[in-house]
Amino acid sequence: MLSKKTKYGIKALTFLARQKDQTPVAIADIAKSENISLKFLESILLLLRNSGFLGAKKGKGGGYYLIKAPQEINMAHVYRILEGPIALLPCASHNFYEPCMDCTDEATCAVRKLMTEVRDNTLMILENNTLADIAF
Amino acid sequence: MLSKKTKYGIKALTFLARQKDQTPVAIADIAKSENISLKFLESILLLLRNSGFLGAKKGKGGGYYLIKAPQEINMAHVYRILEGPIALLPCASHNFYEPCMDCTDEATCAVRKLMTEVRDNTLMILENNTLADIAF
DNA sequence: CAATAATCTACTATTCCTATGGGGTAATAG
DNA sequence: CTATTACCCCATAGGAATAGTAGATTATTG
Repeated sequence: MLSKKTKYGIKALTFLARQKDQTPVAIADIAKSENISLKFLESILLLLRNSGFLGAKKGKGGGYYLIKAPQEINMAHVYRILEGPIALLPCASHNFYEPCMDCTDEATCAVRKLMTEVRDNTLMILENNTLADIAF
Repeated sequence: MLSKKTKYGIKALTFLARQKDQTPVAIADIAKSENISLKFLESILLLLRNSGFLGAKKGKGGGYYLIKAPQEINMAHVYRILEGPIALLPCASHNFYEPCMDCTDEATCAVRKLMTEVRDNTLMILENNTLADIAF
């Protein structure tokens, strides 16, 4: 199951992508429009900014804005930042690989076999979708 | 991320599928071979039995055994019993559907759009895999 | 410069779920 | 009858997710 963090993060990105111009939008405006806890959203947007997706402007008239065009924002990248690994098992992950402690032989592990297949497919979908694809 | 419950459950099913004959196998034997906490595995096997995947026999020489042939066991079915919804969001699930409290319009929700696509694909993979496919 | 609006940072509380273990009961085989 | 094994109920440690509180910092506006 997707965490609310990821859900809210994608919703916020979508909201920003749908803006007419790319002038900063205050956190409070996004939170109100998307029904998200203000302080929770605050930390999420900060993460997205530190990850290079958003720019921020302080003071009056400030807020967050997209740095790149929605067509340039890869959802697999977003997912990894917000949610973490795409794979359902550490041993089936590329970017977050970890061996299982209980597994004696990775090569014959049926769970790993199945989850690797799921992972490959999910990754393909996320990589083929940009923010523009899902926002419009 | 997959819970250990699901991981262990599938491992146990695989172990049973790989047995030469279908005589009962004691929980302790499975737990030892797959490095699973005995008591935890106990509850998982009980669930799989109550869900119609396994049969059980008490007393000396007792244990668990597959009721159906591995070719007949659908991994999507197994996944739903052990892990729950296949969809990453309740609003993108068929069998466990629930609307989002924060969402004003499901039709234009970008997160739902993306997660529905992921769900459809994952479901297809799980449904096209039987226990026999991953065990052998 | 002063006031204001907004982001940033850190700490805390709570709730929920996962994973595991203890101990006892019921059935079955020899 | 006895040993073995599944079955059942309950307790709990630990961690993650979610959200709130308090305040510092920075930039803009007048």
